[in-house]
Amino acid sequence: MAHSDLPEPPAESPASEQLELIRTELRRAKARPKPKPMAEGLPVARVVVDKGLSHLDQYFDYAVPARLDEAAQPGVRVRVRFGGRVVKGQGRREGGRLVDGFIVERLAASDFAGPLAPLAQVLSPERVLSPELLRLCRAVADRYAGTLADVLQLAVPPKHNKPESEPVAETPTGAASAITAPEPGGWARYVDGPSFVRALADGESPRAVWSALPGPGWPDELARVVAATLVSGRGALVVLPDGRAVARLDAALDALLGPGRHVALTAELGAEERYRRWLAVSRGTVRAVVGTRAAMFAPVTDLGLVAIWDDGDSSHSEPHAPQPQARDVLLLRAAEAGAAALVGGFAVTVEAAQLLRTGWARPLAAVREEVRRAAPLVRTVGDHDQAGDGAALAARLPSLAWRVARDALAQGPVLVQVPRRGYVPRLACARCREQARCAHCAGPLEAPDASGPLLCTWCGRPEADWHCRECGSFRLRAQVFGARRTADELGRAFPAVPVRTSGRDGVLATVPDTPALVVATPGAEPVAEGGYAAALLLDAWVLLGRPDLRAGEEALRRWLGASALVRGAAEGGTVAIVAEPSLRPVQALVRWDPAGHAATELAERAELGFPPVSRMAAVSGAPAAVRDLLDLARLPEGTDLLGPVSVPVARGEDRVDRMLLRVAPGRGAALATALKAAQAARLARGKSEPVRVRIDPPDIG
DNA sequence: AGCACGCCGACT
DNA sequence: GTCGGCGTGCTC
Repeated sequence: MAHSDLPEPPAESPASEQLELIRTELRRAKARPKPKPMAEGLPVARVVVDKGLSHLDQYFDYAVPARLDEAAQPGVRVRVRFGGRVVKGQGRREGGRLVDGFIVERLAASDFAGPLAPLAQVLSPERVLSPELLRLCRAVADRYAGTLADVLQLAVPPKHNKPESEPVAETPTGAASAITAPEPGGWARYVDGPSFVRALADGESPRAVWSALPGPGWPDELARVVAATLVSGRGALVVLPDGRAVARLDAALDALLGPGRHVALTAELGAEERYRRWLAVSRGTVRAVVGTRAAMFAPVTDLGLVAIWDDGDSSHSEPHAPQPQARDVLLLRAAEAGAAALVGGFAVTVEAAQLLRTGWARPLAAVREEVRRAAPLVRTVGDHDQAGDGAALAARLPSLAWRVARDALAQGPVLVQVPRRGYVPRLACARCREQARCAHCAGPLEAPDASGPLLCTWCGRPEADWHCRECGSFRLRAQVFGARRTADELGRAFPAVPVRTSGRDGVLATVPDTPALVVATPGAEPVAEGGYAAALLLDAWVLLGRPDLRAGEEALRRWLGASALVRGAAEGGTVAIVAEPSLRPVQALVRWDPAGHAATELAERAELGFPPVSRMAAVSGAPAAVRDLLDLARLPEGTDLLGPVSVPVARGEDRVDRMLLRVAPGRGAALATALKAAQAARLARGKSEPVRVRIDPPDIG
C-alpha cells in the first residue's frame, strides 16, 4: 500500500515580492488603527476552503477574533471572507464573498506576510473534520490526483441543525463492555475462519481475501467479524455495493448484537437522518458502520477493521471527482490505522489476487469438500449446440437447459439470468471468442462502421488485417441480443408457471419458496427464501464480449452472484450456463474456483502490462488542452503514452480526446503526483479549458 | 470563480 | 492629456 505524504507547504513567494510586502507593512504600521481584540493563545486559524474554489488546493490563514476563540477549534465548520481587498493605509480588509471551510489547525503565527482577515463565523462547534479524517482525505486526494476540497465534499456530509442540537443519545457504554466474543458460526467452514475471528477479538489486525462460500451465510459471517472487532474495543467499517446488501448485514447485526451498537449509512435514509447517524459515528457514540460506498469515509473511532463485500461491483466506484474506489480507500485506511482488512465476495477480483500475491493479505477459503457441498452443480451447454436456427427461444434455451428448468420447477423457484440490453459486445473471434486486440498495444478493437477498418480504442491505430492470435481465424463476431423478450418466451414455454422479473426498473428483494421462473438481470437477482432449485445463465457470451479488460472476471462475478443463490449440490441445486465450456471463466464457474481464476488473470495481466499490475491514468479534454497538460507534466520515467482517441464525454454528448498513460508497477503514486502538479501548473497559468484526470480508469476496454 | 491591477487605442 | 479594452494573477 502506498502511503501518501502530508501536503506540501505552499510555494514561497519570490524574494522581491516578499520585500515589497514587508515594506508596505512597515508603511502601514504607522497609521494602523487599534486592532479589534484577537484571541490570545493561538490567534491564527488555518482553514481549508471547501466550496466554490475547489481547485485552490491550499490552506489559508485567518485571524481568530477573541469572541470566536473558544468555538474556533480544529475541525469545525467556518465561514470566511475570500477575495476581499486590503484597505489602503490600514491593516484590515473589506469585501470578499463568504465561503465555507473547515479549521485545520490553530497556530501561534502565520507564515503569510499580508494582513489576515478575521474568521467571519464558526458555523457550529461540532468538530466534524478530525485530524484522522483530514489525513485520510489528503491521502485520497493525492492518490487520485484530486483536490482536498473535492474529497472533503465526499467525506463530510452537509450540516443539518436538528441532529446537531439534539440531546446526545444514551450511550450503551455499560452494554458495550458486555459484548462477548462471538462464536465462529459459519466461519467454522473456512480453514482459517475461526482463528481470523479470534484474532480480531484479541485486538490483532489480520488481513484476508475471503472467497465466500455460496449461500446465504455471508451477512451473518460479516456480522461476526464486526462483533469480534467491537469485543477488542475497536471500531469496524463494512462497505457493501447496494442498499439491499446493507439491509441484509444490518439485519444480521441486529440479530447478533441487538440495536444501538451499529449504524447503517445509505443514501435512501435522507440527508438529515444520514447526518444524525454520521454524527453518532463521528462523536464515537457508535463504533460500527455498515453502508454503501460513501460510508468508506465514515470517521469510525479507533478503527480496527475495514471490510468490503463484492469489491468487483462497479458501484464501489464513486462517480464524483476524484472518483475514488471504496476498496482502495478502505485499504488505505487499514494501512494508515493498522487495522484489519477483509476483502470478500463470491468472486475474487484481480486486485484481491494481487493482495494475496504480494503477501499483504492471506486467503480465507473453505476446503474443497465444503465448497463442493455448498455450491450448485454447474452444467455447461455449449453455445455451438444452439446453431442459431429455429425459434429464438430454442436458440437461446437448448434442450438441456430446458430440462434443467423443467425438473427444478418441481422443487422450487428457478432463476433465469439474462444480460442487460445495451451490453454491446466488442469484437471477438468468431471461432474461439478470443477478444480482438490491437497488435501494437493490445487494446481492444472496435469497428466504427461496418465497412471501414478496425480501430484500436486505446491508441487509435487502424488494424487492417486482423486475425485471431489464439486460433488464427479471420472471422469476427459482434452480435447484439435483446433480452427483454425472455420473460414472455419463458411464459409461453412454461404456461403453468408464474414468471416474475427483476431488473433495472423494479428490483425484487426476495421471492417466495414456491415454483416460479424469476427472470433477472445481473445484480438484480432476488434472494429466494430457501434457495433456488436451479438457475439458467443465458446468453453468457454477451457478458464475455463486453468491451472491457475485465470482461471475463466480470462475467464470472455475475455468474457466481446468481449461482450463489441456488441450493447446494447436496440439495440438488443445479446451474445451467449456455456458454462455450472451454472458456476460462466458464471453467472457473464449473469448478467454483474464483480465486484460481483471479490468480491466473493476474499473472496474465502482469505479463501483458495491464492494470492493476501496471497502473494507468486517463487524461481527457479538448485536444489542445490534453496536449498542454501532458507537456507540462513531468511524467515518471518510462511512462507509456497511448492515444489519443476520441471518446464521447457522456451519452450522446460531444467528444473529447483521451490519452491513456501507463506506468510500471510501483510508479502509480508518482504518476498521480505528476498529473496533479501539471493540473496545478495549468490552472496557475489561467488555462481554463478543463482536463479531466482519472487514476485507475475502470473502463479502459 | 470574481475582482483587482496593468499596459495599449479613440476621445472631450 | 484621460477613459477604458479585458489579459493575467491573486485570493489568508
